[in-house]
Amino acid sequence: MATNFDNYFKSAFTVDNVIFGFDEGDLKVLLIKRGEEPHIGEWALPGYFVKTDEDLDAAAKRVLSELTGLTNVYLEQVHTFGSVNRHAFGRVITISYFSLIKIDNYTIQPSSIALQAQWHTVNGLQHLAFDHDAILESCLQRLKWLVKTRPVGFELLPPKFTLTELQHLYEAILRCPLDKRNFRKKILSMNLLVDCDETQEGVAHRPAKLYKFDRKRYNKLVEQGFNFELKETPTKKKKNVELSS
Amino acid sequence: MATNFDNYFKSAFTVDNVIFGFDEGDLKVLLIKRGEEPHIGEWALPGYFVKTDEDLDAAAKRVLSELTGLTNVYLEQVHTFGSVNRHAFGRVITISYFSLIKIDNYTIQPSSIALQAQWHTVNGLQHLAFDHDAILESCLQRLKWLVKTRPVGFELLPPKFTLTELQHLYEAILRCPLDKRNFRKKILSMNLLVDCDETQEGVAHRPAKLYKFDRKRYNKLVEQGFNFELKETPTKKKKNVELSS
DNA sequence: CCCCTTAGTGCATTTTTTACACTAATTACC
DNA sequence: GGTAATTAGTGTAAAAAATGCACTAAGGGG
Repeated sequence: MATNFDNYFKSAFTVDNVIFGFDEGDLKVLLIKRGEEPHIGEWALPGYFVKTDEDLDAAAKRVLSELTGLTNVYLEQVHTFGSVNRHAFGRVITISYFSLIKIDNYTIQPSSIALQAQWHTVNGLQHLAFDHDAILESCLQRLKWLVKTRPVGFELLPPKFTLTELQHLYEAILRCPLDKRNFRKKILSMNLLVDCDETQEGVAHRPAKLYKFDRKRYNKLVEQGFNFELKETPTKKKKNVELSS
Repeated sequence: MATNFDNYFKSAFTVDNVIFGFDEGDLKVLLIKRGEEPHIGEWALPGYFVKTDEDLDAAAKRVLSELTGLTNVYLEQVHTFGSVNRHAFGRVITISYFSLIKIDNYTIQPSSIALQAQWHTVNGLQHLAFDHDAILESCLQRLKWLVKTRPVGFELLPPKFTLTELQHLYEAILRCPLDKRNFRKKILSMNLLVDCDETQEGVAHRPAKLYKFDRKRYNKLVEQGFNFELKETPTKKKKNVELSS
């Protein structure tokens, strides 16, 4: 078969980045209002064409850093979407990534392609451009799985946080209430948190202790076969989820 | 920014398919000896360019069916590999898929691109063409996760199978021994298997009962919130894994 | 000083997991 | 036809984990 391979080299690919943040008890996603055709003026995931001499991960990092100025964040490939007609300009497939960032850490710098960039609460979002609804949904599923399997929740919180904040984060991502005592028991039993010996300030109630995630300790435990694990337990009355080591 | 988008439309993409099978207690993968440049004559994963008017999943199905004649099999996208220099002909990214097939169900028809197609035991495999070592490895990880989370093991077994066969399948994929009694107890307690009221024939020992996977029942249970789940339990002496509902 | 709000803690019960060894059924071989 | 070889099939007790649940503690605000 003497195929003319040149016929195949007429496609393009983009990366689209689902950037998650957590604020005021809500899971948020960073969206842009597109400043370029196609879908100009519509809300969409931040993304752009991958350059010819650019690795995929690098492209995702570039999109993220142009928008947020952040470079050292959790970033992971999720899925590739490639329906024939998903892009008006030709055959364009997109590789989706999701990243987790600490929401007060950055200032958005809407890049050239964006008229505007803004955090949106994930819950009850409007329709997005392209097939970005599906992309977002798949990243949400991945996040849900990931927080049950790896200690990534901390990426969304400030370096020092309270157990209640952590619990609310899990509740927002897993979309179900957790029992306070059991949650604390489980998470503390993993020995991944360090007590900072500090307490919250400026709250009109008993201040909570602050904790840090101990990544070194986590890495050491993983070497020893430790497995961060959260188990979904369908409880009779309330829908519930618990951590399981 | 008045970008000339045409610059981006000079790439190609392929699909590569990690086809798993199970035979004689071993996990196998179907490889081809390439009949085309680049990497002609080397062992590689079956894959090909995605046509301009072809969806990604369709391309993966095509590659699979050209090679095996099978169409109705478990097929799932895994990861996209896109290092700049991974292909000698230009910028070519590849979307990897993995599929699970019943190994005696097919006859291989090495397609045009393949000089030869052959099952290889996954364990202790030689180096493969392109970045296919990494692709295979990521699919192995995915498979390992999947069998713990979904009842996909049955895709690799004949329609009627014994519990011991099923256990050996799990042991091969998870790479650890399982306790016979506990395995049986757990798997039977899920109520996903139907006793065929038949036994093995032609074996030189007590024949085992044959079971079928009851997909309808599984679908019904899932609707009711059932969660197929297998839990990795680091046991003291032997490395062990157990099922957990 | 009292009220409001959220932090923080323990235990008893149930469920799940684990570890473990013998009998049963069939074929092969003598 | 008997016996050896091989794999199938089964139960239980102990340990560990998960669950459900309600009160006291600490600080700020008025």
